[in-house]
Amino acid sequence: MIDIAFLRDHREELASSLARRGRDVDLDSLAELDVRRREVRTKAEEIRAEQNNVSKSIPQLEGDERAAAIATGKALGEEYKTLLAEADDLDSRFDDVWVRLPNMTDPTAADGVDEDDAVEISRFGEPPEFGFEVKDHVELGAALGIVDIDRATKISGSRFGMIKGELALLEFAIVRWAMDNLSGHGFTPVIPPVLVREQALFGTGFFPGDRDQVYSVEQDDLYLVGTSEVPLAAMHGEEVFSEGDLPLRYAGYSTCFRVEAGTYGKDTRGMFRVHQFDKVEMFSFVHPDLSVEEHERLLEREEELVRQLEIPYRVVNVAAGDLGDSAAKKYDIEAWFPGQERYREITSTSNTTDYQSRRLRIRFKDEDGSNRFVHTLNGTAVALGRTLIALMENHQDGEGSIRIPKALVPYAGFDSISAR
RNA sequence: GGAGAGGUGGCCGAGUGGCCGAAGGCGCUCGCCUGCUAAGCGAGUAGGGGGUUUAUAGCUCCCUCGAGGGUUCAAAUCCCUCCCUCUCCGCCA
Repeated sequence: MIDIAFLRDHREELASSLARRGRDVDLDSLAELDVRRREVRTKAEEIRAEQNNVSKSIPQLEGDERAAAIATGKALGEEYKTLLAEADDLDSRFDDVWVRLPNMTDPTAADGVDEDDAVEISRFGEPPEFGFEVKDHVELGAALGIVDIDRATKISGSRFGMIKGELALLEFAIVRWAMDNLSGHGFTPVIPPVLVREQALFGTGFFPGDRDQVYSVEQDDLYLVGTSEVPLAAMHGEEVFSEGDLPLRYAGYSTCFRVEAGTYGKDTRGMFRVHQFDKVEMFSFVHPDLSVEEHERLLEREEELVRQLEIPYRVVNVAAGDLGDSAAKKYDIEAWFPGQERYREITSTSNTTDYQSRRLRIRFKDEDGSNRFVHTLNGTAVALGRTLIALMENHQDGEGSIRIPKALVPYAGFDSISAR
């Protein structure tokens, strides 16, 4: 949710922000509705004030005067109720639109509307030259007995994978390695709940817009999160920090559940796009003046991790129209996937400015003593499914074995995965 | 799954129809006092929305005692619905 001041005082800025995202919103009639709702509410409040005055005088009155005052109060009460209902109705009509508007777009976000418009800003490493026929993770995994797509499909349907043996151990190694790295940089490790209330999803901006991407557990009115960003952000809902508490940085580990509606026929092979995967996610709460800097810092953390995995990648500045609703700006890291012969997203970091904090009411008291919304940011440290795939495919040898990057060897306890 | 208790300001906690946005305490802020610290004394200290204002400050109005609705001239207080939290028993990794 964005600051309503943009509609009232900076409408041009809001209009161009929406235009850059390819969103068409009738701001003039929205502004008109905003004026009208305030007029009606002001009127209602005036009547209410009058009624309050009458009510206050009643205990001192007697006889006819008292009876007359009661009658006046009653009439004012009726009038107030009518006006209030009208004001509430106008409010909810306004809010329905307002809550769905995406965050203000950062001026430095790339132009364009879709994935292809992302602008590459840096590159690390080169796609490896293999002197043999490259296998993708499905073939490698099946041959080594460490990925079983068929049996996962048997028990759960399409878009599920099963990670076994040394690859499962490698996942735990990566999680621990990432957590060690991040705690060294001031991130507090967290294992949050993955089932959350509706409010947490609304507050982080996934609801109402992306409702169809979220699994729900009807029995208890809970929802399975698609990322630990949701519990990490929402855990400080309604809180007011003192300035010295900031920044707050967390590294959340969780399983992530995604419906992947509307992706039929896309990335159907293997476990590149699945309904369930594990992820270590960074999340920061910062002073509004420092979020741009923090965003760069999260990107640095992501890059360092991918570099240590010895995987070639590039960083892109995501196009305005391809940002999620809550992000003002987003960087994706795209790793080289030899099996697909192209760069694909493995991490993503967003500056969501005050979009989530306004919805979740997460504030801090600044030096003047006034409460202000913090800025929130998130970034993938490691998304296990895709990271494992990238690792397998980039570090394969001609024999079908997989080399473990140096940084992980102490955590994994082995330096390659080979056929027995 | 069964039974019970409860949601009031940053925290604790009083408050069963008007003088209550709310006693008292703690915490915090400022000042005084004091070799230092502590103690003591005094004052201040909830949030949101609207109006006024270039904007702040100030002034002013409205709302908020979990949420929504109802009764009443008037609700923290009475009634209804919902949400949330806690305790005990059962079951359970």
